[in-house]
Amino acid sequence: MKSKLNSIYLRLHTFFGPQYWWPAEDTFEVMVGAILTQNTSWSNVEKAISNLKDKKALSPIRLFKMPVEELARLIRPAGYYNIKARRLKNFLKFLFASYQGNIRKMSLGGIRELRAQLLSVNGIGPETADSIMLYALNKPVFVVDAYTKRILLRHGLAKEDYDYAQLQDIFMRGLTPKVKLFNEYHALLVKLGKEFCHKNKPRCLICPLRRKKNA
DNA sequence: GACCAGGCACATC
DNA sequence: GATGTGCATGGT
Repeated sequence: MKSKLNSIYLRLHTFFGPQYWWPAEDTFEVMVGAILTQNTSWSNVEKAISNLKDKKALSPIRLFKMPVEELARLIRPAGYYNIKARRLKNFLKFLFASYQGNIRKMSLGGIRELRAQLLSVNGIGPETADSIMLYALNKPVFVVDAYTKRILLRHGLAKEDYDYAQLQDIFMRGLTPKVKLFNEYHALLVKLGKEFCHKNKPRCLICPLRRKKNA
């Protein structure tokens, strides 16, 4: 398993080159983006982030103080804007309650503790929590997303019924836990998915092969 | 116009 | 505990 994971990584890295994720200017922007991108294309998230920047609102204290209705209006292009505005507010309440809004203070925490805290916030699930852990807080936690699962299935490394934790374990057990490696690996899987996945259509090179009924 | 995107919570059985 | 559903915009 280990050598297979490593060889996939090397081939992706050779083909696409380093991705240098997360696409954001600072740590807080990563956190906001992680929530906004839930089941949403990144191009839509960029518009929402851009709105927040135009309003000079992209800081913990600004978003913490902003009325939820105004926040929802600004992030509208990201879709699910009402629920995401509440989710951002939930996260900010946690950030101020536990760390006085200080992200650096937050980043001093241990992996297990931080992950549990993030998961306790309503609106932050495993992928969002792990994206924040890895890309904002620089903790060696592997991020699993829809593309990751498709690619593992296609290569026979996972089964259809595997849940998030099982998929994550494949990487956490099979790779040396380095932040830079986990960072690039997940980014490369997403890059591969974006470029070559065609949603179960016959020409798709990513989705698991489907057995033909009469073959 | 249908289908999808870097999920998650909640209702219902 | 599994399965279904709401949330919503913008691109293909």
